[in-house]
Amino acid sequence: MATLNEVALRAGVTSATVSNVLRQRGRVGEATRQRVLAAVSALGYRPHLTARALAEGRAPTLALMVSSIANPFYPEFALAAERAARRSGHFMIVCNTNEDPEVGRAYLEQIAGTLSEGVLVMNANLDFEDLYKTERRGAPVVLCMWERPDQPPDLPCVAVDFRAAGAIAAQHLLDLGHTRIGSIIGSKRGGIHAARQDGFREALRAAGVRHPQSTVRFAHDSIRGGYQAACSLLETHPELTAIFASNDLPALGAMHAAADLGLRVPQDLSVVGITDIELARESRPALSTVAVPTCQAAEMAVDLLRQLIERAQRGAATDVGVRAAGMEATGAEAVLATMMRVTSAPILMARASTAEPRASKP
Amino acid sequence: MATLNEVALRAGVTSATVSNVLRQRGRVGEATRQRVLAAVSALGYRPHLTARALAEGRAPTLALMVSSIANPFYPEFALAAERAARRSGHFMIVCNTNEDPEVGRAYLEQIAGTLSEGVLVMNANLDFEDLYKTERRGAPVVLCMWERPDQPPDLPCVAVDFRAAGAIAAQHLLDLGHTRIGSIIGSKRGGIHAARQDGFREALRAAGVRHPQSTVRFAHDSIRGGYQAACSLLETHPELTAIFASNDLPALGAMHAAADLGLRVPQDLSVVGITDIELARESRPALSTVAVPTCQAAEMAVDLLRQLIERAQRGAATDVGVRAAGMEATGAEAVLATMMRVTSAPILMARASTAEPRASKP
DNA sequence: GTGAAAGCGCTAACAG
DNA sequence: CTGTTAGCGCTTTCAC
Repeated sequence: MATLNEVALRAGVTSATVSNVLRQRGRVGEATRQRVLAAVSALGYRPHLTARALAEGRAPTLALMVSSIANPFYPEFALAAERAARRSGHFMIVCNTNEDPEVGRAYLEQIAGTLSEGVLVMNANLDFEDLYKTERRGAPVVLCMWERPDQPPDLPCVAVDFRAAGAIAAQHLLDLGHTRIGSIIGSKRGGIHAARQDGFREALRAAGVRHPQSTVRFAHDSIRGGYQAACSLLETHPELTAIFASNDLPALGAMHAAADLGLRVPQDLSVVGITDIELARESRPALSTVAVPTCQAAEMAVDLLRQLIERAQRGAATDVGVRAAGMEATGAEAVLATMMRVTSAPILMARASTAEPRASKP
Repeated sequence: MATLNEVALRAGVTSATVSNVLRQRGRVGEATRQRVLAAVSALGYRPHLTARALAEGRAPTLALMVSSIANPFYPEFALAAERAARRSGHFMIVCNTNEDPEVGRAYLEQIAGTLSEGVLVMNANLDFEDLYKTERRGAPVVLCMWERPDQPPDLPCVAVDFRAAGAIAAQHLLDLGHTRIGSIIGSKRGGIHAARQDGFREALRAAGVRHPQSTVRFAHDSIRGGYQAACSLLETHPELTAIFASNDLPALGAMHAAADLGLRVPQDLSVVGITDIELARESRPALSTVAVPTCQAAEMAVDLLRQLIERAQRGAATDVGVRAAGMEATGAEAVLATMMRVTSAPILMARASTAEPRASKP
C-alpha cells in the first residue's frame, strides 16, 4: 500500500502538497497538481483511513448497539442507518449486546470516542449510567426508538409516537365494529411497550369499550411468544373477536394460534400488530398493522448524531439547536440532555388480517 | 479522554512504562505498576483504538460485505460472524452493497487494508477483479458461502456442500414416495443456486424419477418470487405432489401459493426448502428444509480470515497451511488462491410441510 | 504555490 | 526495571 510520502517522492513534491491536492485544499499549481495526480494513480494510492482519522482527531465509524441483529426488526433499521452514516462519511460497526448490559458496557468502553465517533442505541438493554458516562467522555449517544415523545429521556433521542400507534390500532378495530378485544403486549408489564398499550387502552376507553385485565397477556416479543399468549387468551376468552399485539412478531404468532385452534383470520378473528416489518406483508393472510417510519427514524438518528458530533468538536460552546419544548436553556448540558426529534406519525396499514366481526360468534 | 501521556505524568513515569503495564508486557516493578494502575483508573484512561491500530500496523475491524443486511439469511450469519470477530479482537463493519458492484468497489477501495484488516464476502454480487485487487493490496478476502466444494474458486473460501443439500431434499421427497415434483430455483439458470439444483436433479435421476424442464422455475430469491413461481408451476402442472425450492424464502412463498390455490400442505402438496432460516421453524406448517451450518460457516470464515491476516503480517513467506486437494504448491500466491474450508454436511430437518403424497391426487 | 515541522495517541526497539 | 527515541500515515499551521 503506497503512502502519501511515496506519492510525494514520485511526484517530486512533499507530502503536504499531495495532501493539499487530494483534499482540494489551498492553491496548488496546475502543473504540480497534474504530476501529483499522475503519481497517485500510478501507485494506486488510497488514503489510510485510520491514519487520517487519528490526524484529524476524529473516528471513522459510528457504532450501532442492538441486542441482536438477528431480530427481524433491526436489519431494516440497520440498513437505513448505514446508508445515512455513509452519507456523513462514517462506516457502521454493529455491536450485538445479546441483551447483556455487561457486553454493552464493554463495547462502549472500547470503541466510544476511540474508534466510533458516536453511538446509536436500539433497544439493547443497556445501562443508562454507561450511556451517560459515554456522553461525558465526549462520544455523543442517540437513542433510536424512544417510545414516549411526551416523556423525553435524559439523552438525545429520536422518538416515535407509539402511543398513537396503539390508538390507531384500537381505532381500526373499533371502526370495524369489534368490542371484545384481547391484547398481547410484547414486553413486561410497564416495560418497553407500555406506551403502545396505553394508547390502545385509552382509545378503547374513550370509545366506551371494556378491556378487562383478564384479556391482556404479556409475552415474549416473538412469534412464539405471541402464539402462546394467543392460545392462552383464546382458551380463556373464546368470545374475543379481535386481538391487538404490540408488535408484528407476536401478531404473527397470534395468527398461527388462531389457525391451530380452527379459527379463520379474519372471519373468526381479527389480528392487528404494530411496526410493519417486511414479514407483515408476506404473511398469510397479510397482516394489518400500524406502520412505523423505521427508515426515517434511522435517518433522523444518524443526522442528530452527526450534529452532536459536530458540536462536540467545535467545543460545545456555541449555539443551542433544537430542543424539547418547554425547556429553558440552562447551559449546553441540559440542552443536550433533552434533545429530541420526533418522526412522522405512524399510519394504519389495513390488510387482510382484520375484518368486521361475525355476528354469529358465540 | 485521558491519554497515555497524561497517565504517565500522573504516575511519574513515562508513557512507555504505562504501555508496558497495560499490555502486561515486560517486567515492571510492582510499586510502579500499582502507581500506574492507580493513575489509569483515576483518570478513567481507555486506550485509543485508532491510535493503537496505527502504531501496531494493523486495522481494528473486519468488513462484512452483503448485498443487504435486510435479507433474512444474513443477520443470522452476521451475528455469528461478529461474535467470532470479537474473539479475534476485531469489530465488524457491515457493508451493504445493494447488489451494486460499484458500491462494493467503493467500499473495498476505502476500507480494505486501511480500516479493515480483512474482508468477508457474502453473496454480494461483487466483481471478482476487485477482490483480487484487494487481496494483492494485502487485505485478505474470504468468500463465506461457496456453493461448490468440488470447484474451489480462486479465492480463499468457506464452502458448504449445497449440492448435497439438494440431494438430501430430493431423497426426502423420494423417501416419502413422491414422483411428480416441481422445483423452484431462487437464482438465474446456472446462477448461484446451480449446485443445489444439480444435486436435486441428480438424486431424482439416480432414483429413476422424471423431472422435465417444464417443472422447473427460476425465480427471485424471496417469498414473493417463490409464490409466483409456485402459482405458475401448479397451474401448468396440477399433477405435482411436491415442490422443492432451492432456498427457504421461495419455499415459504410456495406454501402461500398452495394455500391460495386451495391446496393443503402437506396433504395435497409437500414443500421442502434449503437453509433452515429461523422463519422456517415459525411458519405454518413448519417448513421441512435442509439445514445448512450457518454459524459454523461464519466461524470458519472469520477463523480463516484471521489466519490469512496473520500470515500476511508475518510476510507471507512461511508455511503452507490447508489447501485444496490435488493442487501442487506453486508459491504462496497459488496456495492462497485455492485455500478452502468445508463445513460439516447439511442435514435434513423434516417438519410439517412434507408428507406422503395422497394416492387420490388427480 | 510549496516545503518544513510538529503532532494525533500509541507501540516497539534499544539504551541505560 | 524504566526512559529515550523513533516512528505508524496523515493533517495542518506557518514560514519561505
